[in-house]
Amino acid sequence: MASSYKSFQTIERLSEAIGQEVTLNGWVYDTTGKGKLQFIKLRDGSGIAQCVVFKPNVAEEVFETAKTLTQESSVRIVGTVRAEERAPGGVEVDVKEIKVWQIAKDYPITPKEHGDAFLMENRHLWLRSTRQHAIMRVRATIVKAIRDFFDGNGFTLMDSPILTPAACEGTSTLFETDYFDLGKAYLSQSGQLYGEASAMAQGKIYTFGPTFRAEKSKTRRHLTEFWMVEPEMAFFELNDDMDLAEDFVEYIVQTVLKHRQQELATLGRDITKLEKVKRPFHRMSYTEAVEWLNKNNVKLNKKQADGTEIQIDFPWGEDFGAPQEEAIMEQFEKPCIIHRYPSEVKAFYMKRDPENPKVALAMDMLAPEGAGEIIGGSQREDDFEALKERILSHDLPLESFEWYLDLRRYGSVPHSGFGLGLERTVKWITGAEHIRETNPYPRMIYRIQP
RNA sequence: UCCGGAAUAGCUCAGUUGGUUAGAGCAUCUGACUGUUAAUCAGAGGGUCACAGGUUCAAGUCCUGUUUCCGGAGCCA
Repeated sequence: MASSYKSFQTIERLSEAIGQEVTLNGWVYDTTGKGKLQFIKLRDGSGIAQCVVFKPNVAEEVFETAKTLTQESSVRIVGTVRAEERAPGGVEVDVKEIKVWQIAKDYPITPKEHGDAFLMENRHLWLRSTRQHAIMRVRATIVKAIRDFFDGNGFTLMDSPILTPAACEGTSTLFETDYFDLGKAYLSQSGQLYGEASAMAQGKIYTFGPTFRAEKSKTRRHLTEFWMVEPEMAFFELNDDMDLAEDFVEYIVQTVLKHRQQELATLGRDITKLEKVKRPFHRMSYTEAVEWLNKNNVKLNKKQADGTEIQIDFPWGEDFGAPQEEAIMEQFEKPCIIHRYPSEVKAFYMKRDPENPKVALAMDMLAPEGAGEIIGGSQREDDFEALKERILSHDLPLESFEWYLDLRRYGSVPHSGFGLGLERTVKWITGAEHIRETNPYPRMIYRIQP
Protein backbone atom coordinates (compact mmCIF):
# COMPACT_ATOMS: atom_id res chain seq x y z
CA MET A 1 0.00 0.00 0.00
CA ALA A 2 1.23 3.45 -0.79
CA SER A 3 1.69 5.61 2.30
CA SER A 4 -0.97 8.25 2.65
CA TYR A 5 1.54 11.10 2.55
CA LYS A 6 3.76 9.89 -0.28
CA SER A 7 3.06 9.80 -3.97
CA PHE A 8 5.19 6.73 -4.54
CA GLN A 9 5.54 3.10 -3.49
CA THR A 10 8.38 1.71 -1.36
CA ILE A 11 10.11 -1.35 -2.75
CA GLU A 12 9.90 -3.16 0.59
CA ARG A 13 6.16 -3.62 0.07
CA LEU A 14 6.18 -4.15 -3.68
CA SER A 15 4.84 -7.71 -3.52
CA GLU A 16 1.61 -6.31 -2.04
CA ALA A 17 1.00 -4.41 -5.28
CA ILE A 18 1.03 -7.19 -7.90
CA GLY A 19 -1.08 -6.22 -10.88
CA GLN A 20 -1.08 -2.53 -9.96
CA GLU A 21 0.65 0.40 -11.58
CA VAL A 22 3.15 1.94 -9.16
CA THR A 23 5.56 4.84 -9.00
CA LEU A 24 9.01 4.09 -7.58
CA ASN A 25 11.77 6.50 -6.66
CA GLY A 26 15.31 5.33 -6.21
CA TRP A 27 18.85 4.84 -7.37
CA VAL A 28 20.07 2.48 -10.07
CA TYR A 29 21.97 -0.30 -8.33
CA ASP A 30 22.91 -2.21 -11.44
CA THR A 31 21.91 -2.39 -15.09
CA THR A 32 22.14 -5.09 -17.72
CA GLY A 33 21.41 -4.47 -21.37
CA LYS A 34 20.23 -7.31 -23.55
CA GLY A 35 19.35 -5.88 -26.99
CA LYS A 36 15.71 -4.94 -26.89
CA LEU A 37 15.56 -5.63 -23.14
CA GLN A 38 16.99 -3.51 -20.33
CA PHE A 39 17.13 -4.64 -16.72
CA ILE A 40 17.37 -1.96 -14.05
CA LYS A 41 17.90 -2.94 -10.43
CA LEU A 42 16.40 -0.08 -8.48
CA ARG A 43 17.37 0.61 -4.87
CA ASP A 44 15.30 2.93 -2.69
CA GLY A 45 16.68 2.25 0.78
CA SER A 46 13.86 -0.10 1.67
CA GLY A 47 14.84 -2.78 -0.82
CA ILE A 48 15.89 -3.58 -4.37
CA ALA A 49 13.48 -4.17 -7.24
CA GLN A 50 14.17 -5.42 -10.73
CA CYS A 51 12.60 -3.17 -13.35
CA VAL A 52 12.37 -4.35 -16.94
CA VAL A 53 12.18 -2.13 -20.02
CA PHE A 54 11.12 -4.01 -23.17
CA LYS A 55 11.61 -1.97 -26.32
CA PRO A 56 8.40 -2.88 -28.20
CA ASN A 57 6.29 -2.03 -25.11
CA VAL A 58 7.52 1.52 -24.49
CA ALA A 59 7.95 4.78 -26.32
CA GLU A 60 11.26 5.10 -28.21
CA GLU A 61 12.60 7.81 -25.86
CA VAL A 62 11.86 5.72 -22.75
CA PHE A 63 14.00 2.88 -24.08
CA GLU A 64 16.76 5.31 -25.05
CA THR A 65 16.63 6.81 -21.56
CA ALA A 66 16.90 3.35 -19.99
CA LYS A 67 20.10 2.74 -21.98
CA THR A 68 21.72 5.89 -20.58
CA LEU A 69 21.24 4.93 -16.92
CA THR A 70 24.41 4.33 -14.94
CA GLN A 71 25.09 2.93 -11.49
CA GLU A 72 23.61 5.22 -8.78
CA SER A 73 21.75 7.46 -11.21
CA SER A 74 18.55 8.63 -9.54
CA VAL A 75 15.21 8.02 -11.27
CA ARG A 76 11.47 7.85 -10.88
CA ILE A 77 9.94 4.85 -12.56
CA VAL A 78 6.30 4.18 -13.35
CA GLY A 79 5.30 0.66 -14.25
CA THR A 80 3.18 -2.37 -13.49
CA VAL A 81 4.12 -4.88 -10.81
CA ARG A 82 4.00 -8.54 -11.79
CA ALA A 83 5.01 -11.84 -10.30
CA GLU A 84 8.02 -13.24 -12.15
CA GLU A 85 9.94 -16.32 -11.12
CA ARG A 86 13.12 -15.24 -12.89
CA ALA A 87 13.32 -11.96 -10.95
CA PRO A 88 15.15 -11.75 -7.61
CA GLY A 89 12.49 -11.63 -4.92
CA GLY A 90 9.85 -13.05 -7.25
CA VAL A 91 8.40 -9.71 -8.41
CA GLU A 92 9.44 -7.18 -11.00
CA VAL A 93 8.21 -3.96 -12.51
CA ASP A 94 7.29 -3.70 -16.19
CA VAL A 95 8.42 -0.16 -16.91
CA LYS A 96 6.21 2.36 -18.69
CA GLU A 97 7.88 5.69 -17.88
CA ILE A 98 11.24 6.83 -16.58
CA LYS A 99 12.02 10.27 -15.22
CA VAL A 100 15.70 10.90 -14.63
CA TRP A 101 16.48 12.98 -11.55
CA GLN A 102 20.20 12.88 -12.23
CA ILE A 103 22.66 10.77 -14.20
CA ALA A 104 25.58 9.65 -12.01
CA LYS A 105 28.92 9.58 -13.75
CA ASP A 106 31.73 7.18 -12.77
CA TYR A 107 30.36 5.99 -9.42
CA PRO A 108 33.50 4.80 -7.65
CA ILE A 109 32.17 1.70 -5.88
CA THR A 110 31.59 -1.01 -8.45
CA PRO A 111 30.08 -4.46 -7.85
CA LYS A 112 33.65 -5.86 -7.77
CA GLU A 113 36.04 -6.02 -4.82
CA HIS A 114 37.61 -2.97 -3.22
CA GLY A 115 40.27 -2.40 -0.61
CA ASP A 116 39.53 -1.22 2.93
CA ALA A 117 41.24 2.14 2.54
CA PHE A 118 39.33 2.93 -0.64
CA LEU A 119 36.01 1.97 0.90
CA MET A 120 36.72 4.05 4.00
CA GLU A 121 37.56 7.08 1.85
CA ASN A 122 34.18 6.56 0.23
CA ARG A 123 32.31 5.72 3.43
CA HIS A 124 29.56 8.19 2.51
CA LEU A 125 28.88 6.12 -0.61
CA TRP A 126 29.82 2.71 0.81
CA LEU A 127 26.79 3.01 3.12
CA ARG A 128 24.61 2.39 0.03
CA SER A 129 25.98 -1.14 -0.42
CA THR A 130 23.75 -4.03 0.68
CA ARG A 131 26.12 -5.26 3.36
CA GLN A 132 26.52 -1.85 4.98
CA HIS A 133 22.79 -1.25 4.64
CA ALA A 134 22.12 -4.48 6.54
CA ILE A 135 24.61 -3.68 9.31
CA MET A 136 23.09 -0.23 9.84
CA ARG A 137 19.60 -1.73 10.09
CA VAL A 138 20.82 -4.18 12.74
CA ARG A 139 22.50 -1.31 14.56
CA ALA A 140 19.26 0.67 14.58
CA THR A 141 17.40 -2.36 15.93
CA ILE A 142 19.98 -2.82 18.69
CA VAL A 143 19.60 0.84 19.67
CA LYS A 144 15.84 0.41 19.84
CA ALA A 145 16.21 -2.79 21.88
CA ILE A 146 18.48 -0.97 24.33
CA ARG A 147 15.97 1.84 24.80
CA ASP A 148 12.98 -0.51 25.01
CA PHE A 149 14.70 -2.72 27.57
CA PHE A 150 15.47 0.08 29.98
CA ASP A 151 12.33 2.13 29.34
CA GLY A 152 10.28 -1.00 29.97
CA ASN A 153 12.06 -1.92 33.20
CA GLY A 154 11.61 1.20 35.26
CA PHE A 155 14.75 3.06 34.16
CA THR A 156 14.74 6.78 33.49
CA LEU A 157 16.87 8.19 30.69
CA MET A 158 19.23 10.74 32.27
CA ASP A 159 21.88 11.69 29.75
CA SER A 160 25.29 12.80 30.96
CA PRO A 161 27.12 15.80 29.51
CA ILE A 162 29.59 15.35 26.68
CA LEU A 163 31.65 18.39 27.66
CA THR A 164 33.17 17.73 31.06
CA PRO A 165 35.50 19.74 33.29
CA ALA A 166 37.83 16.94 34.28
CA ALA A 167 38.72 13.38 33.72
CA CYS A 168 36.79 10.47 35.01
CA GLU A 169 39.96 8.41 35.19
CA GLY A 170 42.81 10.80 34.36
CA THR A 171 43.20 13.17 31.38
CA SER A 172 45.77 11.40 29.22
CA THR A 173 43.24 9.74 26.95
CA LEU A 174 40.82 12.64 26.59
CA PHE A 175 40.16 15.01 23.74
CA GLU A 176 40.74 18.51 24.95
CA THR A 177 39.04 21.75 23.95
CA ASP A 178 38.95 25.37 25.12
CA TYR A 179 35.93 26.35 27.17
CA PHE A 180 35.56 30.16 27.15
CA ASP A 181 37.14 31.71 30.25
CA LEU A 182 36.87 28.55 32.32
CA GLY A 183 39.94 26.84 30.92
CA LYS A 184 39.98 23.41 29.39
CA ALA A 185 37.03 21.15 28.81
CA TYR A 186 37.19 17.52 27.76
CA LEU A 187 34.99 15.27 25.67
CA SER A 188 33.47 12.69 27.97
CA GLN A 189 34.95 9.21 28.04
CA SER A 190 32.15 7.93 30.26
CA GLY A 191 28.95 9.30 31.71
CA GLN A 192 29.21 7.09 34.75
CA LEU A 193 29.98 9.58 37.53
CA TYR A 194 27.03 11.70 36.43
CA GLY A 195 25.02 8.50 36.11
CA GLU A 196 25.66 7.77 39.77
CA ALA A 197 24.36 11.19 40.76
CA SER A 198 21.31 10.66 38.51
CA ALA A 199 20.61 7.25 40.07
CA MET A 200 20.49 8.87 43.51
CA ALA A 201 17.70 11.07 42.13
CA GLN A 202 15.76 8.51 40.07
CA GLY A 203 16.67 5.09 41.46
CA LYS A 204 17.41 3.41 38.15
CA ILE A 205 18.72 5.44 35.23
CA TYR A 206 20.62 4.98 32.00
CA THR A 207 22.69 7.30 29.90
CA PHE A 208 23.12 6.62 26.20
CA GLY A 209 25.26 8.66 23.89
CA PRO A 210 28.62 9.11 22.24
CA THR A 211 31.83 8.85 24.24
CA PHE A 212 35.34 9.75 23.24
CA ARG A 213 38.70 8.18 23.90
CA ALA A 214 41.93 9.67 22.63
CA GLU A 215 43.72 6.35 23.10
CA LYS A 216 46.07 5.59 20.27
CA SER A 217 44.45 2.24 19.78
CA LYS A 218 44.75 0.72 16.37
CA THR A 219 42.81 -2.52 16.37
CA ARG A 220 39.65 -3.85 14.81
CA ARG A 221 37.68 -3.24 18.01
CA HIS A 222 38.52 0.40 18.81
CA LEU A 223 37.02 3.69 17.73
CA THR A 224 37.91 7.12 19.12
CA GLU A 225 34.21 8.02 19.14
CA PHE A 226 31.70 5.34 20.03
CA TRP A 227 28.30 4.98 21.61
CA MET A 228 27.92 3.61 25.08
CA VAL A 229 24.86 2.85 27.16
CA GLU A 230 25.43 3.04 30.89
CA PRO A 231 22.75 1.95 33.37
CA GLU A 232 23.26 2.89 37.01
CA MET A 233 21.10 1.46 39.79
CA ALA A 234 20.76 2.49 43.44
CA PHE A 235 20.70 -0.43 45.89
CA PHE A 236 22.06 -2.89 43.28
CA GLU A 237 24.98 -5.00 44.44
CA LEU A 238 27.38 -6.80 42.14
CA ASN A 239 25.22 -9.90 41.68
CA ASP A 240 22.20 -7.78 40.77
CA ASP A 241 24.39 -5.90 38.33
CA MET A 242 25.52 -9.13 36.65
CA ASP A 243 21.96 -10.48 36.51
CA LEU A 244 20.78 -7.29 34.85
CA ALA A 245 23.63 -7.42 32.32
CA GLU A 246 22.64 -10.97 31.36
CA ASP A 247 18.96 -10.10 30.96
CA PHE A 248 19.91 -7.06 28.92
CA VAL A 249 22.25 -8.79 26.49
CA GLU A 250 19.88 -11.72 26.03
CA TYR A 251 17.11 -9.26 25.20
CA ILE A 252 19.23 -7.42 22.63
CA VAL A 253 20.30 -10.58 20.82
CA GLN A 254 16.84 -12.14 20.82
CA THR A 255 15.28 -8.89 19.58
CA VAL A 256 17.67 -8.76 16.63
CA LEU A 257 16.92 -12.40 15.84
CA LYS A 258 13.21 -11.62 15.90
CA HIS A 259 13.27 -8.52 13.70
CA ARG A 260 16.37 -8.73 11.49
CA GLN A 261 16.38 -12.23 10.00
CA GLN A 262 16.70 -10.90 6.46
CA GLU A 263 19.64 -8.64 7.29
CA LEU A 264 21.44 -11.41 9.19
CA ALA A 265 20.97 -13.64 6.13
CA THR A 266 22.40 -10.91 3.87
CA LEU A 267 25.39 -10.75 6.19
CA GLY A 268 25.82 -14.52 6.10
CA ARG A 269 25.59 -14.64 9.89
CA ASP A 270 25.35 -18.09 11.51
CA ILE A 271 22.25 -17.46 13.61
CA THR A 272 22.38 -20.79 15.41
CA LYS A 273 25.21 -19.26 17.44
CA LEU A 274 23.03 -16.27 18.35
CA GLU A 275 20.07 -18.48 19.22
CA LYS A 276 22.16 -19.98 22.02
CA VAL A 277 22.55 -16.60 23.72
CA LYS A 278 20.08 -17.29 26.53
CA ARG A 279 20.43 -16.99 30.27
CA PRO A 280 22.22 -18.14 32.31
CA PHE A 281 25.55 -17.06 30.83
CA HIS A 282 28.85 -18.40 32.11
CA ARG A 283 30.46 -16.79 35.12
CA MET A 284 33.85 -17.13 36.73
CA SER A 285 35.87 -15.06 39.13
CA TYR A 286 39.16 -13.54 38.03
CA THR A 287 40.93 -15.93 40.40
CA GLU A 288 39.19 -18.94 38.83
CA ALA A 289 40.10 -17.60 35.38
CA VAL A 290 43.77 -17.34 36.33
CA GLU A 291 43.70 -20.91 37.65
CA TRP A 292 42.08 -22.04 34.41
CA LEU A 293 44.73 -20.28 32.32
CA ASN A 294 47.55 -21.91 34.22
CA LYS A 295 45.92 -25.33 34.20
CA ASN A 296 45.50 -25.03 30.44
CA ASN A 297 49.02 -23.76 29.90
CA VAL A 298 48.07 -20.35 28.52
CA LYS A 299 51.23 -18.38 29.12
CA LEU A 300 51.87 -14.67 29.39
CA ASN A 301 54.42 -13.08 27.05
CA LYS A 302 56.65 -10.93 29.19
CA LYS A 303 59.25 -8.54 27.85
CA GLN A 304 62.56 -8.66 29.65
CA ALA A 305 64.97 -5.79 30.22
CA ASP A 306 67.11 -6.88 27.25
CA GLY A 307 64.10 -6.74 24.92
CA THR A 308 63.62 -10.47 24.49
CA GLU A 309 60.29 -12.08 25.31
CA ILE A 310 59.79 -14.98 27.62
CA GLN A 311 56.68 -16.97 28.43
CA ILE A 312 55.67 -17.23 32.05
CA ASP A 313 52.80 -18.68 34.06
CA PHE A 314 50.02 -16.13 34.34
CA PRO A 315 50.61 -14.25 37.61
CA TRP A 316 47.65 -13.37 39.85
CA GLY A 317 47.31 -9.59 39.80
CA GLU A 318 48.07 -9.01 36.12
CA ASP A 319 45.19 -7.77 33.92
CA PHE A 320 44.05 -9.99 31.07
CA GLY A 321 45.05 -9.09 27.54
CA ALA A 322 43.44 -10.15 24.28
CA PRO A 323 45.23 -13.55 24.19
CA GLN A 324 43.96 -14.53 27.65
CA GLU A 325 40.39 -13.43 26.95
CA GLU A 326 40.37 -15.30 23.65
CA ALA A 327 41.69 -18.47 25.27
CA ILE A 328 39.03 -18.36 27.98
CA MET A 329 36.21 -17.69 25.51
CA GLU A 330 37.17 -20.46 23.10
CA GLN A 331 35.42 -22.98 25.34
CA PHE A 332 32.13 -21.06 25.45
CA GLU A 333 29.26 -20.48 23.02
CA LYS A 334 27.53 -17.98 25.29
CA PRO A 335 28.91 -14.80 26.81
CA CYS A 336 30.91 -15.15 30.01
CA ILE A 337 31.11 -12.73 32.92
CA ILE A 338 34.43 -12.50 34.73
CA HIS A 339 34.14 -10.82 38.12
CA ARG A 340 36.19 -9.73 41.12
CA TYR A 341 39.34 -8.47 39.42
CA PRO A 342 42.39 -7.37 41.42
CA SER A 343 41.61 -3.90 42.72
CA GLU A 344 45.05 -2.69 41.62
CA VAL A 345 44.16 -2.94 37.91
CA LYS A 346 40.69 -1.46 38.25
CA ALA A 347 39.32 2.07 38.51
CA PHE A 348 39.30 4.07 41.74
CA TYR A 349 35.52 4.20 42.09
CA MET A 350 35.03 0.43 42.26
CA LYS A 351 34.15 -1.00 45.64
CA ARG A 352 36.48 -3.53 47.19
CA ASP A 353 35.11 -6.91 48.10
CA PRO A 354 34.50 -6.87 51.88
CA GLU A 355 35.39 -10.57 51.92
CA ASN A 356 38.68 -10.03 50.12
CA PRO A 357 39.95 -6.43 49.83
CA LYS A 358 42.51 -7.47 47.21
CA VAL A 359 39.74 -7.73 44.65
CA ALA A 360 37.26 -5.16 43.40
CA LEU A 361 33.55 -5.84 42.88
CA ALA A 362 34.07 -5.43 39.15
CA MET A 363 32.79 -7.46 36.24
CA ASP A 364 33.41 -7.68 32.50
CA MET A 365 31.23 -9.51 30.03
CA LEU A 366 33.07 -11.20 27.18
CA ALA A 367 31.15 -12.17 24.05
CA PRO A 368 31.89 -15.44 22.23
CA GLU A 369 33.20 -15.97 18.67
CA GLY A 370 36.22 -13.77 19.32
CA ALA A 371 34.10 -10.66 19.85
CA GLY A 372 35.74 -9.86 23.20
CA GLU A 373 34.70 -7.45 25.90
CA ILE A 374 31.34 -5.77 25.40
CA ILE A 375 30.53 -4.78 28.99
CA GLY A 376 32.54 -3.39 31.86
CA GLY A 377 30.88 -2.66 35.17
CA SER A 378 31.11 -2.70 38.93
CA GLN A 379 29.57 -2.03 42.28
CA ARG A 380 30.70 1.48 43.22
CA GLU A 381 32.51 2.50 46.36
CA ASP A 382 29.85 3.98 48.63
CA ASP A 383 31.99 4.75 51.70
CA PHE A 384 33.07 8.38 51.94
CA GLU A 385 36.48 7.79 53.54
CA ALA A 386 37.40 4.86 51.31
CA LEU A 387 36.51 6.78 48.15
CA LYS A 388 38.33 9.93 49.23
CA GLU A 389 41.46 7.96 50.02
CA ARG A 390 41.24 6.22 46.62
CA ILE A 391 40.95 9.57 44.78
CA LEU A 392 44.04 10.84 46.59
CA SER A 393 46.08 7.68 46.05
CA HIS A 394 45.30 7.85 42.32
CA ASP A 395 46.67 11.43 42.26
CA LEU A 396 43.34 12.81 41.15
CA PRO A 397 42.46 16.43 42.02
CA LEU A 398 40.19 16.20 45.04
CA GLU A 399 38.43 19.51 44.37
CA SER A 400 37.12 18.22 41.03
CA PHE A 401 35.53 15.29 42.81
CA GLU A 402 33.86 17.16 45.67
CA TRP A 403 30.47 16.94 43.97
CA TYR A 404 31.02 13.21 43.45
CA LEU A 405 31.92 12.79 47.12
CA ASP A 406 28.67 14.56 48.00
CA LEU A 407 26.89 11.43 46.82
CA ARG A 408 28.61 9.67 49.76
CA ARG A 409 27.86 12.51 52.16
CA TYR A 410 24.15 12.73 51.59
CA GLY A 411 22.38 9.40 51.73
CA SER A 412 25.01 7.06 50.36
CA VAL A 413 23.72 3.65 49.31
CA PRO A 414 25.17 0.57 47.67
CA HIS A 415 24.87 1.02 43.91
CA SER A 416 26.14 -0.52 40.72
CA GLY A 417 26.18 -0.06 36.99
CA PHE A 418 27.89 -1.01 33.79
CA GLY A 419 28.68 0.27 30.32
CA LEU A 420 27.94 -1.56 27.10
CA GLY A 421 29.77 -0.55 23.94
CA LEU A 422 27.24 -0.26 21.13
CA GLU A 423 29.64 -0.75 18.24
CA ARG A 424 31.27 -3.81 19.80
CA THR A 425 27.84 -5.30 20.31
CA VAL A 426 26.90 -4.58 16.69
CA LYS A 427 30.20 -6.13 15.58
CA TRP A 428 29.53 -9.30 17.53
CA ILE A 429 25.90 -9.71 16.46
CA THR A 430 26.47 -8.90 12.78
CA GLY A 431 29.75 -10.80 12.61
CA ALA A 432 31.46 -7.77 11.09
CA GLU A 433 35.20 -8.19 10.69
CA HIS A 434 36.05 -4.69 11.80
CA ILE A 435 34.38 -2.18 14.11
CA ARG A 436 34.62 0.49 11.38
CA GLU A 437 31.66 -1.19 9.65
CA THR A 438 29.41 -0.83 12.71
CA ASN A 439 29.22 2.97 12.87
CA PRO A 440 27.98 5.01 9.89
CA TYR A 441 30.86 7.47 10.06
CA PRO A 442 33.55 5.86 12.21
CA ARG A 443 36.25 7.93 13.84
CA MET A 444 39.63 6.26 14.17
CA ILE A 445 43.11 7.35 15.06
CA TYR A 446 44.22 7.82 11.46
CA ARG A 447 40.91 8.70 9.86
CA ILE A 448 38.46 11.55 10.29
CA GLN A 449 37.23 11.88 6.66
CA PRO A 450 34.54 11.81 5.43
C1' U B 1 53.93 4.49 21.17
C1' C B 2 56.08 -0.39 19.61
C1' C B 3 56.43 -4.65 15.96
C1' G B 4 55.36 -6.32 10.96
C1' G B 5 53.51 -5.41 5.87
C1' A B 6 52.05 -2.45 1.59
C1' A B 7 51.91 1.74 -2.19
C1' U B 8 51.89 0.19 -10.37
C1' A B 9 45.28 2.63 -14.88
C1' G B 10 39.04 5.11 -11.61
C1' C B 11 39.00 -0.04 -8.74
C1' U B 12 41.39 -5.08 -7.65
C1' C B 13 45.99 -6.84 -8.93
C1' A B 14 50.32 -9.21 -12.09
C1' G B 15 55.09 -7.40 -13.57
C1' U B 16 60.86 -13.11 -13.68
C1' U B 17 68.00 -12.09 -12.35
C1' G B 18 67.84 -4.47 -13.14
C1' G B 19 67.24 -4.69 -19.95
C1' U B 20 63.14 -2.73 -25.95
C1' U B 21 56.91 0.61 -26.39
C1' A B 22 54.55 -1.28 -18.20
C1' G B 23 50.00 -5.74 -18.61
C1' A B 24 45.09 -8.30 -17.14
C1' G B 25 40.04 -8.28 -15.16
C1' C B 26 36.33 -4.86 -13.72
C1' A B 27 34.58 0.25 -14.51
C1' U B 28 34.01 4.06 -18.76
C1' C B 29 32.88 4.92 -24.21
C1' U B 30 31.18 2.55 -29.28
C1' G B 31 28.64 -1.69 -31.54
C1' A B 32 25.67 -6.80 -31.36
C1' C B 33 21.94 -9.63 -28.60
C1' U B 34 14.20 -10.77 -25.64
C1' G B 35 15.65 -12.93 -19.45
C1' U B 36 20.20 -10.52 -17.18
C1' U B 37 21.48 -11.83 -11.71
C1' A B 38 29.38 -9.76 -10.90
C1' A B 39 25.62 -11.35 -18.38
C1' U B 40 28.35 -12.51 -22.89
C1' C B 41 30.91 -11.17 -27.52
C1' A B 42 33.79 -7.40 -30.73
C1' G B 43 36.47 -2.78 -30.49
C1' A B 44 38.43 2.01 -28.17
C1' G B 45 40.39 5.43 -24.64
C1' G B 46 42.85 5.45 -19.93
C1' G B 47 49.83 5.44 -16.41
C1' U B 48 54.19 11.54 -12.83
C1' C B 49 54.91 2.91 -11.30
C1' A B 50 53.31 7.40 -3.64
C1' C B 51 57.16 11.51 -3.10
C1' A B 52 62.48 13.08 -2.83
C1' G B 53 67.36 11.69 -3.45
C1' G B 54 71.13 7.90 -4.67
C1' U B 55 73.72 3.47 -7.25
C1' U B 56 73.98 2.01 -12.59
C1' C B 57 75.27 2.21 -19.59
C1' A B 58 70.17 1.09 -17.95
C1' A B 59 65.53 1.36 -12.11
C1' G B 60 58.39 -0.25 -11.50
C1' U B 61 62.49 -3.68 -9.90
C1' C B 62 68.41 -2.24 -5.82
C1' C B 63 69.75 1.53 -1.57
C1' U B 64 68.42 5.86 1.85
C1' G B 65 64.84 9.18 3.65
C1' U B 66 59.75 11.03 3.75
C1' U B 67 54.47 10.48 3.36
C1' U B 68 50.09 7.66 3.36
C1' C B 69 47.57 3.21 4.31
C1' C B 70 46.86 -1.92 6.29
C1' G B 71 47.47 -5.81 10.20
C1' G B 72 48.88 -6.81 15.27
C1' A B 73 50.34 -5.41 20.53
C1' G B 74 49.37 -2.32 24.79
C1' C B 75 44.95 0.47 26.68
C1' C B 76 39.89 -0.13 26.87
C1' A B 77 33.73 -0.57 25.64
